[in-house]
Amino acid sequence: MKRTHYCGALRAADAGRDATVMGWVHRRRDLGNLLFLDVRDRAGIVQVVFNKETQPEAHAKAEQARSEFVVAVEGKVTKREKPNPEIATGEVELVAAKLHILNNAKTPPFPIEEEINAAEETRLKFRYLDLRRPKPHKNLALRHKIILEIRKTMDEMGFIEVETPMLTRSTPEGARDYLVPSRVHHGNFYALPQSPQIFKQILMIGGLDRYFQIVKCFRDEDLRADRQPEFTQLDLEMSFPRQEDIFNVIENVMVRACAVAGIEAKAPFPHMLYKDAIRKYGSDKPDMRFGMELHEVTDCFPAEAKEKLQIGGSVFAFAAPGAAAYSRKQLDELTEKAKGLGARGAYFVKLAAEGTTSTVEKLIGAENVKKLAAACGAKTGDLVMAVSAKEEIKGTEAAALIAGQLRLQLGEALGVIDKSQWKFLWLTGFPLFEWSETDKTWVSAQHPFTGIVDEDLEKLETAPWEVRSKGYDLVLNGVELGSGSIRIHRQDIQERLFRALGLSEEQLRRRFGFFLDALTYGTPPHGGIALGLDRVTMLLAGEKSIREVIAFAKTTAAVDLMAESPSEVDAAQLDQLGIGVLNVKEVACQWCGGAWRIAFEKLSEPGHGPHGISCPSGRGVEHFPMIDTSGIWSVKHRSPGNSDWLQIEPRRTA
RNA sequence: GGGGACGUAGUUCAGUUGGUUAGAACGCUGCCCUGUCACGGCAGAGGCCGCGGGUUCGAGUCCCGUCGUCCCCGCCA
Repeated sequence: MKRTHYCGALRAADAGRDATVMGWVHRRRDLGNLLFLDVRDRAGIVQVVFNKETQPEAHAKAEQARSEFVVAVEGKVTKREKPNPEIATGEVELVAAKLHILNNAKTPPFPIEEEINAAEETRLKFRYLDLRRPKPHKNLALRHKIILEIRKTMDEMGFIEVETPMLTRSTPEGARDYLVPSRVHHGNFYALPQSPQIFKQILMIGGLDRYFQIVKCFRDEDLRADRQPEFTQLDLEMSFPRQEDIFNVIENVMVRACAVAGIEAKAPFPHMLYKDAIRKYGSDKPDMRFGMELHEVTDCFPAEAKEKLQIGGSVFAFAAPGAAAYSRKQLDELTEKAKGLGARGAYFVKLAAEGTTSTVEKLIGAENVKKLAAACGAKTGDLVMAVSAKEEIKGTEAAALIAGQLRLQLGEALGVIDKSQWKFLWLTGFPLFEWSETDKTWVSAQHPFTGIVDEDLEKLETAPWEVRSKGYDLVLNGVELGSGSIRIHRQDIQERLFRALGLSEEQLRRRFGFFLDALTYGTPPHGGIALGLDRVTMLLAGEKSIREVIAFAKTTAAVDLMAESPSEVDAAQLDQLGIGVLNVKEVACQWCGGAWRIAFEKLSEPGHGPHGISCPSGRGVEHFPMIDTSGIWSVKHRSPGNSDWLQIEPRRTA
């Protein structure tokens, strides 16, 4: 039996032909002696009619068919007397001669329909059923077309796709690595690549001149709607480039990728300096589809007002068009939101038709209220929202960043974002370093191979915060699509940078020795960029989450609900790798409140644990981590003169 | 790690100030039906109210904890 047509492909022109279609039973309408099956495949749905009088055998089988049964139908394509304009095959139907039930199916947990409102949890668990819907098909097909077009475009521009290792070495900076234990070298680990960064630079040293790769990258960080632990990049690198050469390549790629999705994008894309993006939009990925630009209004707040309001840094404001009618409750919600984002406070000016009012008029005076509104270009009917920061953190515009998030939220709520726009933007002029509060040191703002603006080189050791990088980001509609840079190609400068980052000679040799060596053998100037293709596809598909354009996505807890990964593995597998799993538990002491992080090798060994630790409360008690037969964790105490064990309930600690 | 929302039938949801036997729609099962196309009609099955404690004479409802999903902050060179 050979399939002759896709269900969804039958048209009036096929009328009179014999056809064999194969697919899933989408719906059954049983009228007694007349029975209809809608049969569905990738291409669409066709109605099949079974008549008990003319084809009793086929009809009898069709009575057995249920939703999602897999069937083959042999029959004649027939023009309908009453066409159904709702479906593409509506002018015809297949008059069944024979029905083969190829497979049964359990009743699906949710209907396989165009519009679904099943919980995402259920959809992910039964992804194979979710994938039968037209929308996921469409998204995956679009993804395929985009990637195909990108490969074509890159090839036409002389780029060569080269594969780089998935089992590579851990690089200490950046995101957490996914580690893969080595069976041959116990205690040693490969890391899955966060990006092929060093390899692609080495390909340039290898004279490849123009490299690209559509490649999976892995980062073990918390997930978001636009972040998965494994994601796909268009990674590229070129030798002897000017910045605009790389921009041209990406603009070419993006214009053609957009065209595939039926979207017209115009190159060249506009440029913006990082510091302008922060000050005007409060973001390093500004959404240019709407205005509501930020303005610094710090000088509208006199010293005494600042003191009273406990404003430690700058104040940024923007005008929300048509929001003057916002209620007290809505303003309170906005204030709470601002505080939740780390603001000291939020202040409002309402430009209502009947007059201008402000929540801070008494504190800053009518003149300053006017000045504030004017600075934002507010018109009658607008609401001006100003946000202050608690304190100014070195070199950052904390208030601007908070205002930027509120700008986005209000812009969305007020419906002023033109969703038909496709606003690409190049961001340049990034600082090379940023201050890490956690590490109390300067760290690379991008990655440590990012080129340094030539005239800033001398400040590398003296004024690192002033050094600008040769990095750039591509932003579309407020989403960061990718980032790249002209790289450092001189070994001496690369080494100076590593030192400025605080790496010792020994660390440097151990981690990057091979790369520094490679740099000494005639490295051409080179640079590149990587684009997140999941995000590109998400935007071009009009989706709000990259999970919608990834066939098998993970939840925010990095779990694959269908495959049930991650999972435990057999002890034998661990043995081969020389790995044991420690059960680590944190328990608190009721005397000192201290949190003890305790590792047991096996949960099944009651009473097994490290030796007692004396309690820092000075009460002379000792902590004994214990585990009982039912696997309950506790810390037990023994104090002098008290032979009884005191059990402490485990509790969560900060 | 922190904040927020949600968790009740296979699915999507409702469930009053805590009060008898927890409802609806769709789906599912059986029967009837020859032009339906979200077919229709009749009958029926289906519930650890996420899980564990607590308060109470009594908990889907209140409290505490926990697990899961989603969104955000941190994090993501």
